[in-house]
Amino acid sequence: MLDRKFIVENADAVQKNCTARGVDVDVARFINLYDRWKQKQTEVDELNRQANAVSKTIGQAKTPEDREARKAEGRRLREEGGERSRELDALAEEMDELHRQFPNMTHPDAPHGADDTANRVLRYGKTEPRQFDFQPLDHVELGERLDLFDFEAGAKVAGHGFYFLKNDAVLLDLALQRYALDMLRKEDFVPVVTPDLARNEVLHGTGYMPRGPETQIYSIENSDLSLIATAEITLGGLHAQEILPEEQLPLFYCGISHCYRTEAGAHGKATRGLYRVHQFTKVEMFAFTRPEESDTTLERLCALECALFDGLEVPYQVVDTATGDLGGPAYRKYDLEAWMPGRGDAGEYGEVTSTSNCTDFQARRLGIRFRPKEGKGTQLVHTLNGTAIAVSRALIAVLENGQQADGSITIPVALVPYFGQDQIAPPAK
RNA sequence: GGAGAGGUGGCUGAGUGGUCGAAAGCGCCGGUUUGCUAAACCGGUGAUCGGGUAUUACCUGAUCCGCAGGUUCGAAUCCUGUCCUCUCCGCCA
Repeated sequence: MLDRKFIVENADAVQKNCTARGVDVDVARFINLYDRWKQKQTEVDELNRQANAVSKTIGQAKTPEDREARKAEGRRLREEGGERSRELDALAEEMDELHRQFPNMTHPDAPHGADDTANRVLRYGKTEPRQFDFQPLDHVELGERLDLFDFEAGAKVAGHGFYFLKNDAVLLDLALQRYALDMLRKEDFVPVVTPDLARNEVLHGTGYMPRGPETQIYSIENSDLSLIATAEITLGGLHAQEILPEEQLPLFYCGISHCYRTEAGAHGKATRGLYRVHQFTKVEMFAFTRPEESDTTLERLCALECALFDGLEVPYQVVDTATGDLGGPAYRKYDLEAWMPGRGDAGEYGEVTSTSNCTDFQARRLGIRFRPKEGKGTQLVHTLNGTAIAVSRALIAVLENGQQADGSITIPVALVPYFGQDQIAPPAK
């Protein structure tokens, strides 16, 4: 959420920003609502003030008649105030609904453009895409030959988009998690396993919409809980409604959770196999920082993602996300796209991680503040999130890039200690 | 799942209808004392939303004692619902 006053005082900049992000919000209407809300607030305050004043004099009434008269006056003022107050609530609700639609402001260096075709490539990973002297397979086919997945059983049990991991894929899944966790522990991230469900209130706070036609979220019937789409949700909620001591900042967490996404309306070749699934496991980074630290923290999270994928010997490119493709909460977002030799006709880049600086956009609704040593009052923290390892997609990258002519998979050196062996043996003939 | 207890400021913890935004302690900030540090002593110290005067300050109103309602002229205090925490019992991986 943006600050109300900020919107009112920077109407032009906010409107421009909405346009750049492809979000249709009427700033003028918001300002109008805000002015009317303020006016109504003043009316309610004044009626309450009068009623409070009357209440205080009741003890001083000299006669029973006088006392009753004052009580009646007080009752009248309270009723009037109650009515104004309901009008105030109605205005607040209307204003809030509009308020929620505003996206975050945007970093001035983010590329300008309507969609991902305007994304700007910033740099490439250490590993170059391999020249294969055979036709590389995609992970689905590799998995079939090596008996790593069972998509049919997944569909039978839970429907399309679900899967079983089998055999070495299970070990790889766990190895990838542990690999990421160990690297982040060395960087002083606090490791946590988060709940896989969260209250809808927490989802809203982090900018996710549990209900609605385009929702990505599975909600639990007869409750106000939803399955989380990412541990960003639970990690953001971890410190909700808290005032953190400044000396604790910045706080870094890495959280492991399952992630559930409805992926409504997404089908086709680009989403074959593990690429777009309803459930996967993810190690997520999350940071709470002072405002002045968030820009450099984003660079740090991105650098860690790069280090993780350099370690996996996976070729990738880092992309600076265009304004129209940022989503609501992000002020700036970097995606890491891994080279997947089996994807498309001759290999394609596919998104494997994403890191965002959400500035105070999430913190405002989640109520996460700190008390600055200098100056008075409290200030909102900045929040950032970044994927360390989304297992399903990392699995694709590791399998497809590590495949050999004999059908075996070479395991990246950094992963061997966690996986337990340096290859997945070729299929028995 | 059953029974009980409880949710109060940055923290601990008093407070059962008005003078309570809330005792006390801790912490924090300022000051006195001090060779330095500490101790001791004195003073200050909540959040949110408005309004006013105003060169970063002051004055003023409203709201807030888990959350949402209700009773009342008036609620931290009484009532209802709800969420959460703790203890005990049951069940269970």
